[in-house]
Amino acid sequence: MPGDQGPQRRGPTIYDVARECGVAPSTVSRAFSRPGRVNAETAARIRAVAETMGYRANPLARALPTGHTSLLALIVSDVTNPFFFEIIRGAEQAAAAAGYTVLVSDVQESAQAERQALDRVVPLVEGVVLATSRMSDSTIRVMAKQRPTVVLNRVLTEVPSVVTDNSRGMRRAVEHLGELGHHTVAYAAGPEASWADGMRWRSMREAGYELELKVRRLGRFEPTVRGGLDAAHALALAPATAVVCYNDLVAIGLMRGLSSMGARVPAEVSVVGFDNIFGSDFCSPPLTTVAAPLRALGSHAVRALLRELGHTTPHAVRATVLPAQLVVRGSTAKPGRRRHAWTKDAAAPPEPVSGPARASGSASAAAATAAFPSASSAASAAAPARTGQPAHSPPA
Amino acid sequence: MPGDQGPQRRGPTIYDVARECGVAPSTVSRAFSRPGRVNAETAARIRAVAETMGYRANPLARALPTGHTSLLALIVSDVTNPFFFEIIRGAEQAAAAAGYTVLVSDVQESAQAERQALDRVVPLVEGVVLATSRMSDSTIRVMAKQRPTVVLNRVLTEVPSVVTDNSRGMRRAVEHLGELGHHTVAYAAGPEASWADGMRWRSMREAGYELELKVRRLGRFEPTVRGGLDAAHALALAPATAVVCYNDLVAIGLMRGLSSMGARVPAEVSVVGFDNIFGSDFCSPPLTTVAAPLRALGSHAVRALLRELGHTTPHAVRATVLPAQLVVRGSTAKPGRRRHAWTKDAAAPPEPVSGPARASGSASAAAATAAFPSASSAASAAAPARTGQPAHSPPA
DNA sequence: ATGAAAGCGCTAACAT
DNA sequence: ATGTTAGCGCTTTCAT
Repeated sequence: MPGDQGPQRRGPTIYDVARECGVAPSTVSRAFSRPGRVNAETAARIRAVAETMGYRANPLARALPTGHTSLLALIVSDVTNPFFFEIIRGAEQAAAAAGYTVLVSDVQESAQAERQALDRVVPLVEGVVLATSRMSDSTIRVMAKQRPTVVLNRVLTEVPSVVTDNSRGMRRAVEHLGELGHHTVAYAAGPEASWADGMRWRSMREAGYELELKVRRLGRFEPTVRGGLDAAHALALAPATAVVCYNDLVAIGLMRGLSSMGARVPAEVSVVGFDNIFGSDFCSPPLTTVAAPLRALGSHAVRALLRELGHTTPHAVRATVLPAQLVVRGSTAKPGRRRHAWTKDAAAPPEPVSGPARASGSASAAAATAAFPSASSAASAAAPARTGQPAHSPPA
Repeated sequence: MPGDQGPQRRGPTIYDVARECGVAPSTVSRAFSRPGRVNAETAARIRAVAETMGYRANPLARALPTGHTSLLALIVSDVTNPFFFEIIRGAEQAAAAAGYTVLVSDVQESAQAERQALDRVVPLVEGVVLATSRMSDSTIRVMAKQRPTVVLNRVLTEVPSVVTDNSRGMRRAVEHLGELGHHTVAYAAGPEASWADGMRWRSMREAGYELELKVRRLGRFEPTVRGGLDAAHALALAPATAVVCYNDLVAIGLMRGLSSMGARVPAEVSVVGFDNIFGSDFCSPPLTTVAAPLRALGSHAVRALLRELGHTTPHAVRATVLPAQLVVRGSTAKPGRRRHAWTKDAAAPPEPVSGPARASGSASAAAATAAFPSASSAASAAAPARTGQPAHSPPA
């Protein structure tokens, strides 16, 4: 029966308050949702009575006719990944400031579980922020048709986005390594589906070209500590004095792998991470990393979304680019002498790694040499860019 | 106007599907929410038509008459605290398995912001899991009156709870330290409002008494890395060869503080944490810690909550106690010789720390000596206890 | 097994 | 400024 208690403890409604006040229910409604459209005194009286009766507006009932749930969804690929912590925090803050609540939804598992989680959450919210690296562009576009959408860390035509300035960040990292005296730097790549990975690798090639450093790619590893461990093995096969990693998790795993193989960081290998996640400052050694403006990423994303909700008319889709910052800690240093023990390239003779290095030509299959001109020149976005076209055009 | 588009893109309703199928709307409704109460064939036809029309039930409309939102709230004191990561994950898993979605809500800031966040979330959900250490017991009881509630990491009469077996965990930690040869162990205390802190300190005193180790309390520190840094200074004033920390964050901070003061961990000081959060394995040295069953904590909490929702009749309130496990890593070792440089007790002469230690009597005000009998004997919960009365009676 | 109709609590025309 | 009334999309009696 409709009138049952249900799991929801039902309290007084506007009807109860109205009766108590001797006014019409609509007046009570207005007293709350449209103050000013009702006599100041009656409004005050209504509020007082409502207060003593313990009246609370039912958000469900309020949302049904209007579609205004005051809910936003933040879809992440893994709540457990520290990369998202500050993003979530930033998003919640911006949302709360606007009277919205964010529904954080985790869609890791299968594509099917993803679909299910989305189906459950999306109908409830007014808009969604997508922060899941491995979701396909087309799935994202489909989503964007159903609800106002903003995508994080990826640039898409048609869907507004908020991204870190990977290009400048990478540039800083490579400069730093160059200044320390490294001549060849490796990139421990992340998932192919990751837009950020593409940007980072590409930016690294550009930076390497301009700064005249040799650049090599290692791998494709899982974006986890585990993946970093794998990267350590790949590095043993194709040594380098410095490695920039797809993200901090990989960098941390790499450092651990390296140290368990007996290679000293940063004495023998310098390691740079990406993102500056929780934990990157207390790993050992503390990680030098390209800090993403995590909190800002989250808050800008919801602000962009809120803007989107406001727009009733079509308008320009834009990408917001937020500046990254190189945080230098203990995992990078001048290239040092290598105790050759930990490398495994039995074939190639040991070669001096400091000095005008020639990249080992006989590198493993996983490593690709790439030090050639690239189509576009270095990015030039203003550092504190809050919004505007991305400094770097997305890879077609 | 009620019929506008709103922010919500409205799709086909049961009325549309009904018309298309030549049946009544109520039949369509039944076809979905009460399969079996409708002819198998018509049901199939309805589903098919609905599918092609892209019909999706509106959860708001569904929830309004029934109060069944399929939403649960998980209130945490700080989404950013790694302690909650796996808890959230566990909760989401258990919820999803039951067709529920969890709304994670962060209520850090002010008590006022807390109230606001709660007001926004609670009316939407069918039940709530409270995982916020610093919320008062009375606030919790008030909450429990409004919605079915389960509280995490704290035992309350009247409200069902899920907790870690702090007692056994602490016991293991102290045993471990004792076996290594430590004679006096310090406890770096956490917030006074924390139920877990009370349990841990109390359990430590009991364990110390039974195992004949001296036990001292340091502090009350913020439950953060920052607090651990403070603990390092406190420890310099009142040295000990081993310290168990309120949680991993404090332990990590302590290790950092210690090492920046020139004290070696574990050579000079052994450090034990609590919880086994993300990061505790890659800090330096890797942290020995009492691992809380984080994931299980989350999933048991929602299962308990779901059970609560099922119960329509009053029933016994119970506490579920989940076993902790000592994870021995690199931060603990036999007590070694102390290079006295880092301690700061100018007053007291240096004393040998290994050997039948007498706790330094001239300890700082922050340190309290406590090695005396305690009222209750050691806990005796079965290790894999899934549920039942807590092994240790809650502090009145 | 299915249809008709009331109602969940609120908002928003449309009156007055 | 306030009252009247019709929905929002669904569930659920109550009939048939």
